[in-house]
Amino acid sequence: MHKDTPPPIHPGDASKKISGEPLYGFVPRRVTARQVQAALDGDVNPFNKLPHSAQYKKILEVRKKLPVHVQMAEFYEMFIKHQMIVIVGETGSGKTTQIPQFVCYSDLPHAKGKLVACTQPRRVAAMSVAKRVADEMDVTLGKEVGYSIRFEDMTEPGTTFLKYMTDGMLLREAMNDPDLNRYSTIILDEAHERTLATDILMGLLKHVARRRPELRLIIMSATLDAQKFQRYFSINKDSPAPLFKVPGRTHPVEIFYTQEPEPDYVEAAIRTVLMIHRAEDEGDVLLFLTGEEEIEDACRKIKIEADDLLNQDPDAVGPLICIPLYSSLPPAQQQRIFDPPPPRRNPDSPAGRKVIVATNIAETSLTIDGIVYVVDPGFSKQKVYNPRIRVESLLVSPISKASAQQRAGRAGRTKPGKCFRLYTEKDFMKELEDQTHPEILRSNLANTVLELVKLGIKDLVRFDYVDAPAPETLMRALELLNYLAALDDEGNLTALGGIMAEFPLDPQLAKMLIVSPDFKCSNEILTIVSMLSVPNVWLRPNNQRKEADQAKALLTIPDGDHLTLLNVYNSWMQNLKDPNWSWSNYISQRALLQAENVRQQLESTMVRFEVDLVSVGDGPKLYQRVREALVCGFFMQVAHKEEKNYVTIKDSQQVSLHPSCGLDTQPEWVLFNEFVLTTRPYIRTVTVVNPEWLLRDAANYYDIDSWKDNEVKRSLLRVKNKLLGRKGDGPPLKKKPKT
DNA sequence: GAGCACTGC
Repeated sequence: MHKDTPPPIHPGDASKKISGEPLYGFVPRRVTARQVQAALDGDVNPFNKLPHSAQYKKILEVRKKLPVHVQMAEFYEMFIKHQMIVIVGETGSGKTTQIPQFVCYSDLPHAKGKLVACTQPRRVAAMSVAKRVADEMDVTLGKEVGYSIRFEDMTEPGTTFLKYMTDGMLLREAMNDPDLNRYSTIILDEAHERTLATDILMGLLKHVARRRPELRLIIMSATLDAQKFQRYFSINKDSPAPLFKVPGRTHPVEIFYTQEPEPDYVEAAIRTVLMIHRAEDEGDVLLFLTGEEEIEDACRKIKIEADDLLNQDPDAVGPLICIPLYSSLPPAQQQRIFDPPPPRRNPDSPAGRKVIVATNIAETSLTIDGIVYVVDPGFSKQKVYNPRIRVESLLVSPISKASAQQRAGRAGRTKPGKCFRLYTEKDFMKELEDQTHPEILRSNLANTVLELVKLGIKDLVRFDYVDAPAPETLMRALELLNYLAALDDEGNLTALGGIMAEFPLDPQLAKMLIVSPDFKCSNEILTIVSMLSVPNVWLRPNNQRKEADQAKALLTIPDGDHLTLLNVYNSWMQNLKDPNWSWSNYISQRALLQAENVRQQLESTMVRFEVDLVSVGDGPKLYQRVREALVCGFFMQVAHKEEKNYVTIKDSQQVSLHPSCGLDTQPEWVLFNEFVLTTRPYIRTVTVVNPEWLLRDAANYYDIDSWKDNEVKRSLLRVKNKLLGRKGDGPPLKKKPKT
């Protein structure tokens, strides 16, 4: 289609606000660095024809000092010649802000109704980078430059030509436009993070690029795995995709290792922080630990020891504050990391020091300036997936070399720093993996497989993954989707599956939401699904556990935790006038507001696919229909009481009710939302179900005659026979016409 | 009788 060179831009076809066309002579994809430099230095903004502001010129001077700016000519030479490019650049190179702008000057998307997209793994990054780039380009955010993230579309169709967005958002768009025809160039940023969405997009875009020769693809990454991407995006085996390298702009960080392995990394970490405090020059400390409990504990201990030091010898050390940082902290408390260190006690005594004790959140999501010392024990909590028992769990595991490098880099943002690694150099070299395993190898892929099928991928096992997941993981996902009737026995998407994929939900939740109108309770299921999609709503402050548990008991519905969640949301809604309601009930206001947001989004998707929003009756009858609807999504997550404990059906896993469970008895059959493996295997968010519903609403799965003989099978057979007896000689179990 | 690494739709 675009075999011929498109016509250059000529004056006269644009606005008459100011005479002269800044992009005169620009030929799409033939644009040179000299032309762009001239346009940048011009007085008129080529994209909105307004005069450049004073602020623009000021920012332009700063931009020109970025490492990537010097390489503009090199970039255009490569961009003209190659369809796919890999860019590596460390922090501070300016690649995220500048490369998309370079591309715009070459693509001229505004002149042909196209867009340039740049993806980010995180929402805040998409927003803040878009804001910065809008300023740099001297345009209003949401007009020429915008962003698109869940719950917020800051773009204007027809006007926006540079769009920052989350990778998940672009993947969503691909589901309805598999060739992503709106985009002239797609830039995947932070590709080294290997999020699920980025990985799927890479596989997808590699093939879209074959179908659309005029599409340009840029993969941007931190240094370590560039070669992997170059090989993956090679045109043929012998010519890897070209590499464009941008130097970073950070300060050197000196690395120290321990001589011997540390048996207790938390203790060693605390000791190291105090050693820094006593012996090192002024500068803040960042300590990486694995989770909330560990962090709070370490903060307490560091504080006690530092106060001791100060009391013993007030002239030898300065005052110290210790600030915890993890994602479940309320935003106001997270802000404390930007507080200044405590002041000197008097002009001659040592400077104060700020110590931040953080999870991995400080490795990627949050950057803190002023850190000079990093303490890295070498561990983080990582998700692992066991396809055999279909369980995702969190395990404290050694980090990768790439992660260790990233952590060390946090010490060199404002001046030269030091990083203390609490492991030996030999262990770093020999024991640590190069890269953290990509998410696709560590996750339950039910959702991803449904997305891929919706994207038209026929053969999931042979899809061109950057790293292919274990076949068993794919099989488990296909099996689940087949039982949910999202896929037929040949693996084709069903009509139901097509709608399920449109909901930003796990397949089980999507399924039960879509069938819930049959049970006249979609309003209630919608609320429950929303509550299950947000973080835990229950607050339990350490010093008020008893009060919190009492408040929870008042909101508890004994038939099931799902009903309790429904009750919490409805009670909150009924008490909106009372601003203290959530607080006095030990409920997280933040989580409820999120649930409300999710609920609105899901409701609009329901409207789009004509899933009725109904609510009939109230009291026990309504609650029973809600529990029946739950079965339609979660019939595979059912446990049977045997002697003292529960056993999951089919997998025969021994499980216990989680202590947070609100059931007042131990019913024979329960359905659970999740299986968690902590100190013991637990099932969490649990509701009583009637075994007859299992046989009726999930007959395909409860094909019990073929099951191996055990207590679960015998119990279900008794239920089945009783049902048959009751129904006489009519058709035994009428399956509801739903799927 | 116990948690919740971190994202994203």
